[in-house]
Amino acid sequence: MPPTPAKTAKPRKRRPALPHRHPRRTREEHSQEIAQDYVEIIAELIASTGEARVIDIARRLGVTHVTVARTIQRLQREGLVTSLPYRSIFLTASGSKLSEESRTRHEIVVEFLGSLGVPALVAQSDAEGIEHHVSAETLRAFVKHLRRKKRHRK
Amino acid sequence: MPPTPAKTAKPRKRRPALPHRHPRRTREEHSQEIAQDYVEIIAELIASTGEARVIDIARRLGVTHVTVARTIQRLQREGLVTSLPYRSIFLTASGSKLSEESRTRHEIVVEFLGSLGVPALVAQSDAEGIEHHVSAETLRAFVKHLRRKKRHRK
DNA sequence: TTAAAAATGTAGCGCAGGCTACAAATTCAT
DNA sequence: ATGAATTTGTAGCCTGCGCTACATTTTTAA
Repeated sequence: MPPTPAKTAKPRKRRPALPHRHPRRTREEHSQEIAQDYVEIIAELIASTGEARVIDIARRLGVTHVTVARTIQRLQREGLVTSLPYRSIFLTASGSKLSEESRTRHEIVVEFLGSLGVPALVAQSDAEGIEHHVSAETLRAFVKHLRRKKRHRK
Repeated sequence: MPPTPAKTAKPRKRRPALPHRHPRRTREEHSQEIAQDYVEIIAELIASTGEARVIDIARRLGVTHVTVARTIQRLQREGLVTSLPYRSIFLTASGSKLSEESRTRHEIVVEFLGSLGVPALVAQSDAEGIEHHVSAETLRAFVKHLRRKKRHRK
């Protein structure tokens, strides 16, 4: 016999749906976060070592070079980077733009957390996750808070 | 002939690896975030309507019931919820615990953003993303900031 | 110059989270 | 009580991000 359901939950009674409280981040948003991480790292690598190699990105992210290679292919599809076989990776104009925006946001978040007394290492680490979820409004609020702080300190 | 690589990037010169700056959140962390969202929503639904149905969760998240059903299966595997065919969903002890922790963290983040002057709706929405990336340290800093604010207001 | 080492590429697998389409069960209203 | 509406389940597809294993290319060092 098919497993008799009941036994635990009472039969249902429909209730009116509640309003959406979660305008959930979609799968695309998630890959967008990853894209931002990549272009940020690529920009950093170019600035600090002169070039962005797959292996270096992989080491930064703690993933294998295979994962990086495939993601780079995607970013190339999306017009954020260019790459040629066995050569280093470059940012396109839009990739560069994105990397700068991300970097700025990242720095603001780090500085903001620091201003709250969060230890530098923690601030750095938390910012990695938080920066992708800070709206323009909230970012403005962070900046305002930082300015307030600085004014007081003078 | 195979596409001649060069032409853009100069041949490489190895550089010493930089320190990991990104202790990247892994795939597991991502599904953990989703798990938290689910148990939070399930707790809310039970509290407000008396039961948590797949369809209601789906509406909240803006995904199809199929996605929810499959995720519920995973959460069941992980011991966070129980469910029987065609019945509503329940939290296990550990699911309940997780939901309360998430709820608390969520509320702190919302209140904190509010205290910075972020409009309620934006605070609510940003908190959804941010809450999963706030370490215990940073959360404490938020609480401290809130207490400071409240003291001043008196 | 040539062999070893390092980096990159490619094939192929697993899992999670999306989906549509369709079947089955449950609830609701007549 | 029975038929329609709603909800749930299942099959099967896609994509993204992990991985290992192995082939190829490039760099480095003897």
